[in-house]
Amino acid sequence: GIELKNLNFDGEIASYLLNPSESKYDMLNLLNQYSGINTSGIDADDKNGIAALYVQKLDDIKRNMLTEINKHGMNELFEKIEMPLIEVLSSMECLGFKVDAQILHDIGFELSEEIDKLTGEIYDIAGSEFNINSPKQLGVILFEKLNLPVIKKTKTGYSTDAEVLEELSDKHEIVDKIINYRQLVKLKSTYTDGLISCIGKDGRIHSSFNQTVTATGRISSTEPNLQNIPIKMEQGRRIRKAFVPENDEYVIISGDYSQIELRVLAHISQDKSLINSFVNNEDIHRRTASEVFGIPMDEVTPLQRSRAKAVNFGIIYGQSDYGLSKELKISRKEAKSYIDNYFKRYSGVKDYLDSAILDAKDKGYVTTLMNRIRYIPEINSTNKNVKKFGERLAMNTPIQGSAADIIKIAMVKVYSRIKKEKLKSRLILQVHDELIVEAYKNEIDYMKQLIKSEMENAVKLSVPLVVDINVGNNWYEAK
DNA sequence: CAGATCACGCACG
DNA sequence: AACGTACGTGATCGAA
Repeated sequence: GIELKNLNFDGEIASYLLNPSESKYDMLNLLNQYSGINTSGIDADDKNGIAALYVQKLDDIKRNMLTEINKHGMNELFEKIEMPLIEVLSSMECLGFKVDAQILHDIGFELSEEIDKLTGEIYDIAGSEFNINSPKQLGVILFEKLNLPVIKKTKTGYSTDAEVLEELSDKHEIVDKIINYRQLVKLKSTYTDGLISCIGKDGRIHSSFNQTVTATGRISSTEPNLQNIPIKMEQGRRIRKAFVPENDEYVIISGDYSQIELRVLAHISQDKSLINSFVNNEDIHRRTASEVFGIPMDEVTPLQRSRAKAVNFGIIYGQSDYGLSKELKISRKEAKSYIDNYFKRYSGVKDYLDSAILDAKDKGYVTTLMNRIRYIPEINSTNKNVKKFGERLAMNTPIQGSAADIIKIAMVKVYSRIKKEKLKSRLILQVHDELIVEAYKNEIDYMKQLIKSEMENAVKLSVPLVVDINVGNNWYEAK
């Protein structure tokens, strides 16, 4: 029942665009940075006084911010994307996502039984009771009582993370049970119990979508986070069966971008081979394997394809040979040869990544497709690790940020068409490369087309954008 | 011995 | 040592 009107300037968002790495965009900060007045004498606790001064200086603040936004070519990003997105996110928050509490209770009950059983077995094997949830106590059991080899340490003691446990799994029968226990407890505490406690009186979960949190331009979701609901493992994926439409007049439609970050990389790097791959609609990881391993496409083995997939992901993150070797459990030398071969075959990508680092050094920041900026002060650090980190940020941010620009454009377009055409379907969630619509059954075919076309045509790149559409009676089925 | 904060571990793209 | 997030639990510090 709330309508947002006359949204044309938001100081928090303008300030976020001018520096997305700030942690706060409160009125005192904005006064300090953009009003031109000296704020050193202002009492930070005097909220009323600050608000009054902010309103008084709003014209100056607004003018100064818009001048800066203009200088960076972010007018369109601000006016046509971020400002209109406020209403879209607000609508998504108000609508929420209907959740079947019974399903979550059932899964939770099942998890409890398995957790209890595992707890007993772990105590038996360990020969004593301890808090399995405490990495400190677990470390004592594994590395002092059972004398398992220490794989790595944290700054406070033994590391017991999944990677360590996996390495220890054939050394002692307790380890697989710990791994399993961890997974089940995560599902129970965060997803069954956690989500149940968030269900509103209307039977729906109303997450908050924050527009000024991430340094890259993505949105984030809190209380609860609906952008990290399990999907990778079947056991967790079942949580998605609890995310349902309002009633049997609706279904869930999901539209997800296929390989959006690699497509963005192809576009901004203008690498001939990568563009060609996407234009010809090739299996991108198979093509990469073929190039990196120097073999025909049809001779690529599943192992080679999976390694090439890791190379493709690694490229986007600025991964080192060491990182890739660890990821693939291969020698550093072999990992280096993969990366070297990749850059020989995709030299446009290499040139682009180098130029991103130079940009960050020259200008102090990097930019996305829509001219979104992110300052990279780390790149000038005298600390080698910090500097390397800055270089990875410089390589990754334009890719991740441009993908964020694109899906935001799609969201504004999908939302405004639904509104203009008075459709009963509604946009309820975004998960970085995916939009989720609660669609009215009579509108299913129309909405599938609408979502696909608005997402695929959000921007025009040198490669096609491809969106996969799925429909189901819950989020699990819409895959 | 309250409640905030850190440390760890791990869910997603 | 591979980018971006959120959050639950235990441990720790040290309020009133």
